[in-house]
Amino acid sequence: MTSQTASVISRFLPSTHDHRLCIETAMERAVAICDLRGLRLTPIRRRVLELIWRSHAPMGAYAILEQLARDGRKAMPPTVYRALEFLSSASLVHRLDSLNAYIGCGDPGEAHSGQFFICHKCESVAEIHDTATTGLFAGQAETLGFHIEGSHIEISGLCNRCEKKESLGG
Amino acid sequence: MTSQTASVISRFLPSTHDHRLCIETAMERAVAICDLRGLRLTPIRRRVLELIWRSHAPMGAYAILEQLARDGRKAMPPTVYRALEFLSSASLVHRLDSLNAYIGCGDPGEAHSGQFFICHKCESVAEIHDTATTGLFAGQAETLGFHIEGSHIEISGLCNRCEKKESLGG
DNA sequence: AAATGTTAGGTTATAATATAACAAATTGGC
DNA sequence: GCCAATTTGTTATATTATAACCTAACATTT
Repeated sequence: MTSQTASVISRFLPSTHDHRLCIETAMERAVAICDLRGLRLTPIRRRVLELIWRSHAPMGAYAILEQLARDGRKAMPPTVYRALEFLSSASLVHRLDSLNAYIGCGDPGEAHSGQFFICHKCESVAEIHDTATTGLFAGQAETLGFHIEGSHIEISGLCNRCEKKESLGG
Repeated sequence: MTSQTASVISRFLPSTHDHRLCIETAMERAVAICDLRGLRLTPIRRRVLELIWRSHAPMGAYAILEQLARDGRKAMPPTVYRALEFLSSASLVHRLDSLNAYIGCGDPGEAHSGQFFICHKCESVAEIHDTATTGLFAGQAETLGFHIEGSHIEISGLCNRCEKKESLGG
């Protein structure tokens, strides 16, 4: 059963996909969006976003910090957290609370709460947006007497590839 | 619109409710369940659970630690984290990742992933369990190629009471 | 009771994550 | 250039969480 209300924002990609292209596309979109909205994608913010995209897995603040250090920048934690805050509020990245880590958003068009499927083995993540889910929440909220402002949905398990590996004893 | 598939595990309660009774009931259930399953609800675990229930709001590990200190126990972090791990794995409490805090579970019958509505003003939380949500996720997972093991759903906003206060300028 | 195994808790230290507060530099508009 | 606003640098520290090792409690068998 599949839902027609769900739009897939990012999938589990085969390891053979052209990740360089992913990154490039994401960066171009980010530039375009910031341009459009008058947001300043400064060198640090740009670099942090790129590092997050380069990583296949969600990336923590201190991992980003290490990478910045390799660039020769001697960045301190606040620098990274500020960049992450900027990127989050621009919906260019999402924070995954269950991992204390960040992942690039494949559809940074406008502010939204994503819904994330997180493989706990290979750490890859797929993001979707489903109005049916949102609709259910709205109904539940009405029953409870609650005004929804945002949601965090993180579903953990195994992606197909890792599940196959598991069943082979890997 | 309300869903018939949703069971409310805990509601937003009026400040006039008998919280002492809440706590008592929860503790009695916990004792019964641990008894049933052969789990050891030791004094520390019991006390941590009680502290979490006494708090109307989700409670962080270090807040629990402070309360234990007032009891005269000189507990250290590992003690609390161990108790929390025990209580979580017994589904007697849930961890709210968006707050780094714990809340008592009103339906500790068996392991489950709850769905939480969190008021960011008064910090009260309502928990529900909805098979329709689970069903949607299952469909999405199938589309993506994903094997679900668990989910964290945290919805933030305002409870009715706080919303009314807001609209009065409070 | 002694020996043994298992689980829980104590203790010390430190890791990992995040922010406060203030100073300096950069940017964009005038 | 100069101002105001924003961004970044810097220092220090707060907050959350775990590793590693040791001791106590308890249950079972001998």
